[in-house]
Amino acid sequence: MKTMVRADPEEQRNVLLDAAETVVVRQGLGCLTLDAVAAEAGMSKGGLLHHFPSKDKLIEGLVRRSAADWRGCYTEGFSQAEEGPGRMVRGLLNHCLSDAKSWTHELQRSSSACFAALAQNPELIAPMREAYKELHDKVEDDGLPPGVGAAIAAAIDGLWLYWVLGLADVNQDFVVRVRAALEDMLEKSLSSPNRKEASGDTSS
Amino acid sequence: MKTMVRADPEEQRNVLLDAAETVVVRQGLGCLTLDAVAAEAGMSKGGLLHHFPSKDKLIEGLVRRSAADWRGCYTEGFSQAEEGPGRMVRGLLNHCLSDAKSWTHELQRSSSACFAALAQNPELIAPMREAYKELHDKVEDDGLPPGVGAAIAAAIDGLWLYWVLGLADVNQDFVVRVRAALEDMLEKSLSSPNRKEASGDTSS
DNA sequence: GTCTATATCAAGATAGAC
DNA sequence: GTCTATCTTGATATAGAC
Repeated sequence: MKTMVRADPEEQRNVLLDAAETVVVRQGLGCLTLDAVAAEAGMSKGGLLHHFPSKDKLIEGLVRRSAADWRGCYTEGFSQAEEGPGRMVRGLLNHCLSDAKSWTHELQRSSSACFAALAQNPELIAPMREAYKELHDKVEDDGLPPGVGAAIAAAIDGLWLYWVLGLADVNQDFVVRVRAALEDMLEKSLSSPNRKEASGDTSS
Repeated sequence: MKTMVRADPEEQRNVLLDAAETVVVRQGLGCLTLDAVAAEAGMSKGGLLHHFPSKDKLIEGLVRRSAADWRGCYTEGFSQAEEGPGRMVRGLLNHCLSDAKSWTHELQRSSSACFAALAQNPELIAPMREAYKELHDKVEDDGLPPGVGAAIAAAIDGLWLYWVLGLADVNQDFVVRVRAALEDMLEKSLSSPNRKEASGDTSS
């Protein structure tokens, strides 16, 4: 009973990162202090600073985990989508704009990292930039006319922005309508090749 | 020579708001302190606090001005666009995705307000929410099939997000490609009515 | 590895002179 | 209306006990 159940140090880091996200979602970015995070995790500030020796390191951890999650998200979407042109974009639409599964408070948590980094030290966003670079490379190489994939990806992130800033009422109907319009756009860009193709095979 | 040239108090407020935006753009959100803003404006902290009695008020002013600018932006875009279905969306595309005119550092300044509000007090975003509500109402009532207008607006704001967070290389070619794809989407949604119409007259 | 106690400092805000 | 000086608080980070 000496070491309790807190075996894995990596697990403790995740608990603390969860606590940080919870603080941001519930109390706002301005309340993301070491005290608040420690309290939320049921730990002292000293304990927190053992795992993350500075606030910069804490937020770096937040961004790294969030970027990894995002990469996992669109990678899974890609693998679940049928082969053919527009696979990455179709994976995004299926996985990010599925009804009600996403757009929960889970999504709002993921916004904590980038905004916390923006407030603390903009350079800490770097891991998220890398994740997006990979995504946009996949979208560019998706066998779609130029701009179509990027437009759809941007629209999805625009919805995300609306949601986290409350700039629009992103309810389920709204998401469904936008998704239908984007899928229509994708479909037409494939069927009516009145624009030059980018790369990949579109004749299948 | 007693009153100097500082005649208009409203003008001084704008000078201070400019200074605040400059601080954010140049030094980051974390450096948006009353000291920094006062220094940037060439004024003392006491002087600053005479015009904006608290940091909340300062950021409220930032958001209000930014929301008014944004409203002016899309309103001007609307008035310059030709009549007919999709006028608001066409106005947005012309005015927000015009080559090189926008997407300058001027755009990055406008991002300061919302993010500063997010870090200080999320409720301060309210004026921007109102501006967006008006815009989205206009987009909904634009005579387009459901979802199309919202998708295009979201894509534009997604690009904005990419730009201010550095999540993509939003260069001129990129903007031109995305704009072309969105205009293609708009055009096809008008010409091939395989989806039910929303509202407004599309038969002109 | 986690705790308490504390040092250090910066930032928001006030008071009052000019 | 603008300044200087000061108060107060709260946040990061350190030191060292357990």
